[in-house]
Amino acid sequence: MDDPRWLDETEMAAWRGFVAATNLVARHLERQLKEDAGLSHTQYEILVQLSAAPGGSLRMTDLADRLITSKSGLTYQVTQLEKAGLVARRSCPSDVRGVFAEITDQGWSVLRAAAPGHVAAVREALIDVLAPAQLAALAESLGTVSDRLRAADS
Amino acid sequence: MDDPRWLDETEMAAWRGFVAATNLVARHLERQLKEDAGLSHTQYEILVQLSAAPGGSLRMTDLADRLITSKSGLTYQVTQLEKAGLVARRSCPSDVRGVFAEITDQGWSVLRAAAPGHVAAVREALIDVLAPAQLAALAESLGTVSDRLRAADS
DNA sequence: GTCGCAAGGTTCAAATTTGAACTACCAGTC
DNA sequence: GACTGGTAGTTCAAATTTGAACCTTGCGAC
Repeated sequence: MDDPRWLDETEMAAWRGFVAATNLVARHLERQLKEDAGLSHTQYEILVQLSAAPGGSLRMTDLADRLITSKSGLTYQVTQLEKAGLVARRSCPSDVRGVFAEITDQGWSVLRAAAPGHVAAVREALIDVLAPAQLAALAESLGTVSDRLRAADS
Repeated sequence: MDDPRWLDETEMAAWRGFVAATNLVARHLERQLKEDAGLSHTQYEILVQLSAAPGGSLRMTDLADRLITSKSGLTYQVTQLEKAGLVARRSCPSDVRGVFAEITDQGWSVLRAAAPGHVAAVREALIDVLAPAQLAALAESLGTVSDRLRAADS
């Protein structure tokens, strides 16, 4: 801490770009989803994760890990989605403590309706802005970053 | 919307990586700053922006633009920082409506104390994980993304 | 001049997020 | 079989965030 290695120009540019892009993209998507589908990005991600899981359901903890939010935050959002009828809770046969969140038919409908607009927004904000080579490099770099941080957390 | 161009494998990897890296890095920094300096990342960023501005002060609106948060959110955080003595509000001579936020001496102290740990965390999460070429590519790509989104917003 | 309208900040209520208890329950040990 | 530590989810209060409504005040058109 006494003699930190400050960031050089490129490093600073990468960091500034990361922070700015992060916030701008998040805001862009949040607004699009809210306006067009009435969902927050978090809620949309919950539906996506469930829809991709076998049986359309996941344990709460698994879901929290994939979403990278706190357990209590997930409890809250799943409750909201349950009230809206997009998700249902089911108890886990093998572990009484366990709870499955399962996407409902209505959840599927909402997700299918929301997906095209969401994908378009993702393209507009990130994908279509970059050349294919840039995109591949981005995927690899950010994959590395994610893997490292996930490993560090455990 | 009727026939959306879905994401191919690379595009999906880039997007998933972006979302995951975004959340993981944010969480990593948030925790480090809170633990070591008692600041949220937003508050830290406010101090950084002010410290980099001429006279250590910025108009509220300018500051909000740089931070990419809502105006009301900024009002709240500046009030918090003001209570803590790290920032002061000053009225703008040329425009009665205007308000400057200015970093105080104590704000400088806190920022100087927090910076090394923050930089170390940034290195750990993002910078030192990537090769220089990757970093340069990342900086350029994310810079492009940010510029486009900023332009689109205005 | 003054009218109309946009800009700068704040305020307010509502929604969300977080971490720290807290309740149950599983699993391995003695 | 009871004890220990750890896991799964929820609940709770506190902090934060957001958008809309709201005052003032600047400014250009007429």
